[in-house]
Amino acid sequence: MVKPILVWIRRDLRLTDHAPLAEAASHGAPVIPVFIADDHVIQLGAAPKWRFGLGIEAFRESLRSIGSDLVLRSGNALIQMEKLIRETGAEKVFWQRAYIPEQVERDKRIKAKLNAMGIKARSFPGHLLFEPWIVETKTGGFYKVFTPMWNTVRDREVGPPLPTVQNLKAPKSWPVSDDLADWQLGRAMNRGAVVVGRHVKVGEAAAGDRIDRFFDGPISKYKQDRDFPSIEATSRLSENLTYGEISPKQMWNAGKCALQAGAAGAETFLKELVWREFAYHLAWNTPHILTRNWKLDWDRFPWKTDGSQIERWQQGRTGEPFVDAAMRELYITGTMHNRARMIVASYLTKNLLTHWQVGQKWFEQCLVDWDPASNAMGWQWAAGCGPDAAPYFRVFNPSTQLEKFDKTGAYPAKFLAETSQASGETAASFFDAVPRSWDLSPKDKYPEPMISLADGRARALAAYQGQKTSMAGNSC
DNA sequence: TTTTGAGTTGTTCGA
DNA sequence: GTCGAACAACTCAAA
Repeated sequence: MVKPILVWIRRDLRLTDHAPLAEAASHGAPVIPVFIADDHVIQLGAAPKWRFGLGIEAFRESLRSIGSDLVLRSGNALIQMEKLIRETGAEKVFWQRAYIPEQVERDKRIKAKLNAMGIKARSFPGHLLFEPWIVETKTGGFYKVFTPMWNTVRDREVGPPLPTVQNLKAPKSWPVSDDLADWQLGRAMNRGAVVVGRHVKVGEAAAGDRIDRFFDGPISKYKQDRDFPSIEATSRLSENLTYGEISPKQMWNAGKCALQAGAAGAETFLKELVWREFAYHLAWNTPHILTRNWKLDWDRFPWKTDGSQIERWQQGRTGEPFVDAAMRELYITGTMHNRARMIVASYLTKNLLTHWQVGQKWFEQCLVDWDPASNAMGWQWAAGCGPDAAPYFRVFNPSTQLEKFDKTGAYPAKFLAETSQASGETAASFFDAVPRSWDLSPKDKYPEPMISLADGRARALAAYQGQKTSMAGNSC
């Protein structure tokens, strides 16, 4: 009997364009797909952890539909892997590469250890379009500005996605598996799971529906419509992409086809995929982007990290309808429109002078499409301390933004129950999702703006002015 | 080596 | 109401 191959499943919950599974299937050996809930899973924020659980469940069903299964284990990944190797007699372990520094370290250690045991451990690409080490500036560095990176990679060959794995040879007997329910991945969601659960679309088939729908229509108007939060103009695929229910390569190829067919928004869509690459390449090259100011000079900036204003921002009670609608959208649906993300980030870091990490952590708890690299880069970009960041004087005015991008007020009307025009089920569901301790009711009076936008802006500009002076003063 | 041009997403003010 | 300038100066990428 040929020895089985273990395929370590991580953020790659799909059967199409899955290099490790495809490779394993081609060997003619039994294949044992394994998911290990190690610290990287257990320490996820509430929403992504819960959503990951739903994805794992769906993926297990897909595997079962082709005669395979998914073995669940929890604890230290190396220890679990060694156990599985002993139990199954496997001689090979395949997985799809990760790029977050801690995970890279973990994988390196495990690969070295397994190879030393005579086990063939092999990692495959698939999470990114371009491996970080193959994208370089002409002088051999990595890109710190988006546009030159885009110009470098836009015409590169990516290749077609791998075909869907149709069947996987099952082992003679399956190793024991944890019960997914015992992991309680959704526990921290509390009441939120029911509400957010109405808005997620889980699994590879759902991702396929989304990409079909998007490329059937919205793609042609993506460039102009994607800035308007009340228009269904985006693909919404970030939720699936982050768990690997669709691969970036599948999305890239769809975008390239649309480009050839002359779809106006195709280039903008492809650019968004490269923004994700940009974030991962930065995390690869400068890991501190995940945990501290990318521009180290900013360590002296006097950001606040606590205060009642932060709670009101989280609750969507700032008195700025655009900000509040966005924060409600986040809590109700587990996602937030891209333009809204910029606005709430600018408001928190500039108008309220709050540390970007406060926002980063809140998003990490609430976003079902949470991605460590994109989230960190996005917040640092908004705050001004990141790569290719917004200049300090670029303070979004939520009220002007509303006028520009949501003239009719449809966005607050959908998500803000306290305002008179809103009465829908979606807006009301916020109060079923939030902690009871917040003590909020749809009958509450909608608050006055908690700060004056003009004052907030002036204060931000002054502080950023001070930052500049302090950096200059400390430069020697 | 030096130089040059450019850089996701904005706002406000005054002509 | 529309439009251009000012808001600053710095870093990056490439020639």
